[in-house]
Amino acid sequence: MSGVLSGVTTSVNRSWPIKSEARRTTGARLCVPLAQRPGDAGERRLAAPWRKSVTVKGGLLLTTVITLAPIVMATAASNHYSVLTTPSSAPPPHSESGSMQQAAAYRDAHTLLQNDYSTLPGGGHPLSHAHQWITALSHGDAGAPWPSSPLGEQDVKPVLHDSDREELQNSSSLQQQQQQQQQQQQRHPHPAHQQAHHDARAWRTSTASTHIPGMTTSEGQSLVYSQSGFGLMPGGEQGGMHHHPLRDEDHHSHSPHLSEHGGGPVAHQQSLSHHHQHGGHHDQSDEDTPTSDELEQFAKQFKQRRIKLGFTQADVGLALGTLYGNVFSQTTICRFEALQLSFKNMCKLKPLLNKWLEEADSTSGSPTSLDKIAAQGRKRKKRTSIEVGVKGALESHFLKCPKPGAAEINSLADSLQLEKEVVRVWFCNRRQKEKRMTPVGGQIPGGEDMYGDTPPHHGGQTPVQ
DNA sequence: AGTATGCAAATAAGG
DNA sequence: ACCTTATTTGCATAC
Repeated sequence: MSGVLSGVTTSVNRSWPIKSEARRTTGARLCVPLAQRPGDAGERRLAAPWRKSVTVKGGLLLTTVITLAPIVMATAASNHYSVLTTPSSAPPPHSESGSMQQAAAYRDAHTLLQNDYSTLPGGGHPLSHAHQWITALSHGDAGAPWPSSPLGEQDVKPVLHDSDREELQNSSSLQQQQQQQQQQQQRHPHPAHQQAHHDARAWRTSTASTHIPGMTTSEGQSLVYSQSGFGLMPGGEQGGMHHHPLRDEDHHSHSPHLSEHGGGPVAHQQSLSHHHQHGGHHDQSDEDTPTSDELEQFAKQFKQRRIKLGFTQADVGLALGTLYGNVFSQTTICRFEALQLSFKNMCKLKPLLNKWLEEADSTSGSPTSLDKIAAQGRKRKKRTSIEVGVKGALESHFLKCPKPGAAEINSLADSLQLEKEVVRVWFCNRRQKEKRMTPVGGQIPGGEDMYGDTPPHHGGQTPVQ
C-alpha cells in the first residue's frame, strides 16, 4: 500500500470533513436554468451566462484539440509528498510589511502547498499526508464514507469566528481606505490587462450602462463601485452571521444563506440587473443576493485590487482556505473574476472574496489573516487523477457493464487500486456523460446507447462540443 | 510565472 | 446504500 497507488493520484488532502450524510434537504432543487444546461458539465463557461441576453461571442475559443492525451503523464501530482516537508514553509510572517510583500510571502507558502493544499506547514503531521483518505477507504468503519481522520477533527473547524468579527470591525474603517484607493486607481489605469477582454460582457450587455456611460473604454472602467460592491458586508452575510460555535461542523458559517438555500436567488436574479448602481443605496446587496451588476462590479474591482495588492489568483484561493477553511483553486478564482461561474456560485463566493479583500487591505500584519493558515481544512476531497491506463480499464468495463453493482465496483476498485468511492463516482459520471452525448432518442455517432435504461428523454442536452 | 480553459472528479439534492 | 441529475470545483495544460 504505501507504494504507489498505481493509477491514481490523489493527493493528499488531509482531512476534508466530508459530511456525507449531510444531505439535508433544502427544499427545492434549484435548477439554474440559464446558467447552464444540464447536460454539459463543463463548458458553459461563458462569462456570466446568467446575465441575460448576451451574444455568445465566446464561441470561437475552444475546439482546440488537446486531446492528444499523453499517455504517460497522467499525473503530475504525484510528487507532492515531498513538499510538505519543508520546514520553512511555516506560515508567512506577515506581520507588517506592505501588502506587496505580504503577497510575496503568501506566495511562498503557497508554492509549497501548491499541489497539496492541505499540507500544513506547521505541525504537519508527518503522515497526515496522503494516505489519509486514501487509506481511509479501506476502512469502512465509521459509517461515514470517509472517516474524519484523527486530524480531521481538529482542523476541520475553521475557526475564525472571533477574528471574523474583528475583521469586520476593522474592515469598516478600512473601507474608507479602500475607497480611497480605488479612487486612485481610477486615476491610473494601470495595465489592467485583461480586464477587458474576457468577455464578461456576455451577460453584461445591457449593462454597459452600468459603467460610466460616457466612457467605457479600456480601463477607464468605472470604478464606480457601488459601495455595494465591497461594502456589502456589514449588514449582510458576514456581518450578522450567526456564528454558532463550531458545532455544525462543516459549515462555516459564511455565506450560508445564499449558497445553500439559495435556490431562490438564482431564479429571479437575473431579472435584476438593471439597477442603477451608483445611486447610492442599494441595500440589497447586503442582504440578499447581489444583483448581477453588483457582481460584475465586484468581480472587476476585486481583480483590480488583487492585482494591486500583488496577489495572484492562486494566492487568493489559498488564502480563502486559511480564512474559511475552504481552499479554492486558482481556477475558481479566475473564473470568478471572469464571471464564468453560475450566478449562484458567484453569490456564494462573493462574500468570501470580499472578506479576503478586506483582510488583504487591512493587512497591517494583523494576525488575523495569514495566521490562520493553520486553520486549513479542506472541505472538498482532492480531485483524484486517474491514470490513462486505469481510465482505459474503467472504460472497457463500462462498455460491458455501465452499471456495475457494488460487488463489482469493489473488485474493480480493488484491482485498479482505486477507492471504491472513486470507482462508483466514476461510473456515475460516466453514465452522465453517456447521456449527455446521446441525443435523446437515438444513438449518436460514436456513441453506444448501451444501457437500456435510458432516460426518458431530457430536453435535449446538447452535446456541446 | 500568472492566467485561462477543457474535461471530469466530487458534491448536492431529491428519489 | 446507491442512483440520477445538476452543479461546483480543480487538475492538467495551453496560452
